[in-house]
Amino acid sequence: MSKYVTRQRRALLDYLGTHADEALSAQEIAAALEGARVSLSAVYRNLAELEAEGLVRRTERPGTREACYCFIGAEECRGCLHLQCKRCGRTFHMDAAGAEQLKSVVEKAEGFALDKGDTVLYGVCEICRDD
Amino acid sequence: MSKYVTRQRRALLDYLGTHADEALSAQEIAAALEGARVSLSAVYRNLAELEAEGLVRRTERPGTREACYCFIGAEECRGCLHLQCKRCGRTFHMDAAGAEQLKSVVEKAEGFALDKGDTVLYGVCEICRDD
DNA sequence: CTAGTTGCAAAGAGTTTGCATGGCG
DNA sequence: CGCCATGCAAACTCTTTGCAACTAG
Repeated sequence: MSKYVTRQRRALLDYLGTHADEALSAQEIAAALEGARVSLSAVYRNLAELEAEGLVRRTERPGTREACYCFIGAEECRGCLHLQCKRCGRTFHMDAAGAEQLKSVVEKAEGFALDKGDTVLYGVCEICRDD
Repeated sequence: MSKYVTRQRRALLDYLGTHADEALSAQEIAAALEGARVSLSAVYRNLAELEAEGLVRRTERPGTREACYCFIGAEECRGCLHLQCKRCGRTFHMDAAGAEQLKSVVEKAEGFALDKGDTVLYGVCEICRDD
C-alpha cells in the first residue's frame, strides 16, 4: 500500500520496532518522535495504514477512551492471540499451540468462532503479579 | 450510589433489561429512549454510574471508535467471560466451567492472570456462521 | 516530473461538564 | 424543602480531513 519510504514513516517504524510489546497511544508515539519532526497527522495516517496491513493492532486502553497501538509486525506475531497487562500495558503473545487450544475450547463450548486477530485478553502479567 | 429513582433512570434500566445481550452505543440507547424524553447527557451519566457499579460493561465496537455498552446486571453474568459477535453485535456468555477452563489454559501457558471481567472475545457467533 | 506524503489548521465525532431548572423523597 | 438529577449548550479530547507545499523515485 505504501509506495514511498519517507523519513517520517521510517522513524515511526523504527520506533515501533523497538517497542513492539507496548501499547502506545498515537499521541505518545508522536511525542516520542518529536525529535524526528513527525506530525501527529502523519502518525495517525501511518498507523491507520499499518493497521490495515495488519502490522499494527489497535486496542482500547482499559479505563480510558483513547486507542492504543501495538506493533505486531513480526511474523510469529500475526494471527496469534495477544495478552495485554492492565498494569504495565505490555503486550504478550500466546504461542500458536496455546491459542489453538483456547480457540477450540471456545468453539466446542459455545459454537463461537473466535477471531484471534481481533481479540485481546486482559489481565495481569507474570512480572506484575509479583508485587 | 444512585439516591433518586428518576423517570429517566427507570426508562434506561427497563430498556437495558430487555436488551441484555446487545452491545449498544450511548447514542443508540438515547435514540431508542427518545419516546421517554431522556437526554443524551442523562444516558451518559447513568451509564457511567452503572459501569462503576459493575452492572454495565463498556467495550469498543471493533472497527469503530465508539464505545458500546452491554448490560451485565444479571447475577449469572457477572465475572463470566463474554463473547461478542462481530456481525450481529450480540453478546454471549461463556458458562463458568468453560471460562475457568479457558482461564487456566492461559494461566498455565503464559503465567498470565486473565481478568474475566475485562476481556471480551471477538468472533462470529453460531447463528451468524450459518450464512 | 508525477504522484504519494506531509503539516497545519479546521472540521468531526463522541463524550464530558457547568449551571440553572426541575423533581424525588 | 433540600438535594440529587436532568437538560441544554458549551467545552474537550481524540481523530480525521482538505489543501497547498514538499519530496521520493
